[in-house]
Amino acid sequence: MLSKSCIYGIQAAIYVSAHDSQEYVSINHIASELKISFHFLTKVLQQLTQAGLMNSYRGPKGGVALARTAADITLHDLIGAIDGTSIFTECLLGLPGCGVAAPCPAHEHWTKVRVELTTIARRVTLESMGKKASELNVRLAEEFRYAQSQYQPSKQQSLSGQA
Amino acid sequence: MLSKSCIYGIQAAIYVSAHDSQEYVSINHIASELKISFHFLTKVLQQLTQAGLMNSYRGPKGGVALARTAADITLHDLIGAIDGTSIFTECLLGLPGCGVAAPCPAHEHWTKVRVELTTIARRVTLESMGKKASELNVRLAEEFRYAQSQYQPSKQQSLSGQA
DNA sequence: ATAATTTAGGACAAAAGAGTCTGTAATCTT
DNA sequence: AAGATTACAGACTCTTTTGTCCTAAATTAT
Repeated sequence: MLSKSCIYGIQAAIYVSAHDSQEYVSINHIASELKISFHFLTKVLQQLTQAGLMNSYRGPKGGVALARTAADITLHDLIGAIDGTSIFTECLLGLPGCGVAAPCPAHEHWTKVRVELTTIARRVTLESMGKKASELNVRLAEEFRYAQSQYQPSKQQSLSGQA
Repeated sequence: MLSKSCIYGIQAAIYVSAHDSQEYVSINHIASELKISFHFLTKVLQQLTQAGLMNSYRGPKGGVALARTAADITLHDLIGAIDGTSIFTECLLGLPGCGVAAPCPAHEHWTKVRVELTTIARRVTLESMGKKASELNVRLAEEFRYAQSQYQPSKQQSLSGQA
């Protein structure tokens, strides 16, 4: 359904959105917390920064941060930035140009699923997922739960002087 | 979304269902008509026969045929036999055991999509897709349209004496 | 300035998916 | 019985995805 890269990217984005938006979160921290390969996650998050969904900063106290508010970044944005938008547009049988003019046998049925998928992906934001993640005892990754996390966001650091 | 194997399997199944159910269709014929690699399609169709969705027969006049009526084989059956059922059951983030007890942040949203997907996959049959394929000028594969097909099912052959 | 930290970027390795090829077994035709 | 046809099965190659590693560039801390 979604690639590993995409899943990692979504998990990381939720994790970042649940942190103090005034500070950068280091990729190393995210990776170890979510049990994802650091180097691999690095490349995934580069895709998100290159897509303009995140900002990154090098050096000590560096890391990544959301480029917009969590309410303004949707699942659709994240999936589109990593896996591309074909999942929202392609036909079931993968035929190029499948549409009303030249439909495949499953066209009309599949359209329903695709519309539902697209609608929900556009409606679900990092904020809504982040809320679920912190309100409930919800799992972000295989072993990681917010309620079990030892990580405490330290609020004394800020982005001041870093631009 | 779906693997190439799965897409080929669905296309081939639709093609077979549109033929005389009294005769076997050779894989070589399907492959060349649908522009799919013969050897690759062979393996895919083996999966369908091993799953009990098709019968196969060796030798001259051999090939594959639907094991049940076209109305009795669903998209869900085909996808399940080739790609497995994980697409109908897995959570968005791929977390094992994601459910009401231990939901992931996207759980409830994703459930809607999954239910819609499963419902439609169960409702769409080879018969309904086959009808669409023959009634309309519909595309089964990249270049293949039923209206353009030169293939004429010859009805003089039967399965008699072949079991 | 120097050292430490952290992202960026490329090269490379491993695993999985997709596709090819060769031979074997079953079945029909002659 | 011999030969042709067709599905079955395994080995092999190519490509994409996934994952690892190393170096460079940017930034902060000392």
